[in-house]
Amino acid sequence: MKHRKKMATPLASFGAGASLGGKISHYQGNQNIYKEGAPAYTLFYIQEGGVRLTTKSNHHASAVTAILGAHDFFGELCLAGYPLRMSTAVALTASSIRTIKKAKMLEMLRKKNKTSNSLVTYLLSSVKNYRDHVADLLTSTAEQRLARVLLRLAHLDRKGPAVVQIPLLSHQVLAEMVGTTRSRVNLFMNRFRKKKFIDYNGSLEVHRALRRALGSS
Amino acid sequence: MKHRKKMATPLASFGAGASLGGKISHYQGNQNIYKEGAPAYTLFYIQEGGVRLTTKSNHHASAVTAILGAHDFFGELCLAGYPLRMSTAVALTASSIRTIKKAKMLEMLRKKNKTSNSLVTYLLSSVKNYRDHVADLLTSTAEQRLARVLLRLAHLDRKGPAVVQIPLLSHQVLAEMVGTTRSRVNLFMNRFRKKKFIDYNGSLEVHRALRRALGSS
DNA sequence: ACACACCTGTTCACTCTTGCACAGTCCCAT
DNA sequence: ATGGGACTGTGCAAGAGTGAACAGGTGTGT
Repeated sequence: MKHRKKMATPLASFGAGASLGGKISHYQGNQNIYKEGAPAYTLFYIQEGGVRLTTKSNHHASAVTAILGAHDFFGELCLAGYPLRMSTAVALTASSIRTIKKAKMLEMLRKKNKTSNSLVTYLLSSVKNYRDHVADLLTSTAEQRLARVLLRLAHLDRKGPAVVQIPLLSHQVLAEMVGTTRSRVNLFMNRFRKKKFIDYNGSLEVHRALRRALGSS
Repeated sequence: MKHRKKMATPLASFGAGASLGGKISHYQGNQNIYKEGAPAYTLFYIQEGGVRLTTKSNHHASAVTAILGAHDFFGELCLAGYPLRMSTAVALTASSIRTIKKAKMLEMLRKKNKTSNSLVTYLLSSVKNYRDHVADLLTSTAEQRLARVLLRLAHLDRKGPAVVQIPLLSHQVLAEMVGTTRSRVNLFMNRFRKKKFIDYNGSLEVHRALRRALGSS
């Protein structure tokens, strides 16, 4: 891990995102940011907090397609010419989110090479994350996937070292993130609680021990 | 669909990919292109043909994380500084694939804005595809997912209008694409065959009717 | 206080899925 | 031609998941 500079990360990143311009808005947990089907003239950059994206499937079911945290973009698809939102964005917790106009962003991409490179970097790591997610969905059980989702949520709020608080998420929403049913989520949550992987009355604490639900089973 | 020019697709695309430079190599069906863990100094652009990417999960299971066709990139993650291949790439059919050196690509990204914009466009649509894929995995049954994979494979070779040939893929590999077991794949394949959604002796023909396995069920 | 909506906890019958096992087929190399 | 290897076709018992139901908790608004 020494000599990091020699590793020469090929492309830059956005750091705190101040170079992006745009206004910062504040959202509360569970507050809607945009809805699937709405016209899309802007994209967003998360300064602080977390966001989930959900997509309505053709049927009555909906799925959570992303769990995003600080320094992530969302709504970026409008840059590629999609005129409408492809998913619904909801704040996970209290969040500060930068809103950037699509036209301005396109202008920046044409002018500044730095911005463009940073976006490429972000998108590449985003693609990697999605691949990992897909691999996970294809090979893990629902219980393992739930454990991963909880750990993911815990990371977003990494303040305490071992324990993190998560309120606000109903079992129903967790089920949509994991790809199973509410009763299954309930079963696993209680199982985790019995094993002391999580603690759980009112608001949720995720312990490091939850990682054990992945490796060995 | 008229007045396409007014729609102003915000960023360009690579078209035939000739501007990318690099040499074109030819691969046969099932031929290995690179393996997970190998050092990564190059990325690839598919001129013609198809490729699948598979990732070894922590356990004994492996998963197919992408099914790619003409005008897709792969191995791009090295641009973001990953020194090793994150997945294994295997040709699906006879394919012509352009190999581009990472250093050259980075240079192009710094110099030419057009290249950079095209890559951004590609990555954005790639992200959209992954989101759709994730939504699909979270909400569809194994049978529907298999139908989608077969249709996807058929599209890659779109030559005949209604019918497409696919050889070369064992039920085991299909199972890794779909996220289920071989015996399940076998069951569904035979079910599809009975319903005349596919035809199937030696090499495989996918009919349009297979789409019915998705909508209504 | 009341109805109402929303959440958790729990149960249950039914269905889907897994992981195995074994037989049959084809092709290849010895 | 014979055996090995890789593939398909099939069956089956054990396990996992689904969808629906119902009870109890908490809060909100009237």
